[in-house]
Amino acid sequence: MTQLIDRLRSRGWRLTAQRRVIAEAMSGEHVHATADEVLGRARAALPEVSRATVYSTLSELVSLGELLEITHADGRKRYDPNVTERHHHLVCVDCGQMLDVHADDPRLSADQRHGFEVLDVEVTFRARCPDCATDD
Amino acid sequence: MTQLIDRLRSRGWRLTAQRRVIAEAMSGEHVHATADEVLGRARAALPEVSRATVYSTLSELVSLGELLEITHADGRKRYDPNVTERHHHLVCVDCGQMLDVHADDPRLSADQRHGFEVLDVEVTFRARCPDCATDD
DNA sequence: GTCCCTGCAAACGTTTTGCACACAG
DNA sequence: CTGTGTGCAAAACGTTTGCAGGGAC
Repeated sequence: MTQLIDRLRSRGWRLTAQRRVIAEAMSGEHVHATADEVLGRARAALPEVSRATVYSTLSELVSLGELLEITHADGRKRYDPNVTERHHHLVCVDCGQMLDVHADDPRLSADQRHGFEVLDVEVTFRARCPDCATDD
Repeated sequence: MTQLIDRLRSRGWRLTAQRRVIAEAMSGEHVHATADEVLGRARAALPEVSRATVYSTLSELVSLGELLEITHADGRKRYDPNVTERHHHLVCVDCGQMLDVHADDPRLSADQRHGFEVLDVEVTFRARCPDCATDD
């Protein structure tokens, strides 16, 4: 929301109408939009937004640490504005609905680490949501 | 290896030269090949293998439960022949090297589950491998 | 006024598809 | 023989890039 905009402005981010509606499209809980969905939401607020701008703005926000990029089996990237709380994802294999879940991150023991320096963990619970479980 | 071929034949799988070399390209520990890498390995053994056949064979093996499909940030699908042991992945963010790690899968408590039926868990540890840590 | 963001369209890499032909069963 | 796997090429899909023009600071 506005917090994000303010934070970006104070970091010297050049604020344009397009960037503002793109940032606004990414606010809220349990938002995990694809680039195309962001484009749709941004254009609903401001028709003159191009696909290229959405892509460049999203990847810049990822570089700035304001968005997380998550990639799952469908091959499309999704963007998650929740960068402050460490969390995992619960995704329905039928409808694709995705929720954030707050769980302790699994740790690797020294011998499981194979000498790697672990930076972070991406955990996805593949599941079936209540709606999809009933209408099979 | 041969086990996979035998298993497929006994399940009524039509065995062709192309399918055999593709299945053979997927055997071993810590194999996480992309479709293109599989094509290269298959063609090393049998030049008359087409890209389309590799893709259709790989996705059929995934449907049969003989391969796991894993997708990470680079957007390319990778295929993992280790379907018998529950495991996670340790991937180097610099060179892309990927190792299997055997860890207990994290469980979700009832209130974290949001009514979803959890089918399986995909865990990826983003890390830096020893080689990439030294030559920075 | 300067620099960087923007839109358009074309290029890109990966995956999928349509269609004859070939071959395993 | 029959059904299905195969190769080729083209299309589909999400994403990236090049470039001229425009707007934020």
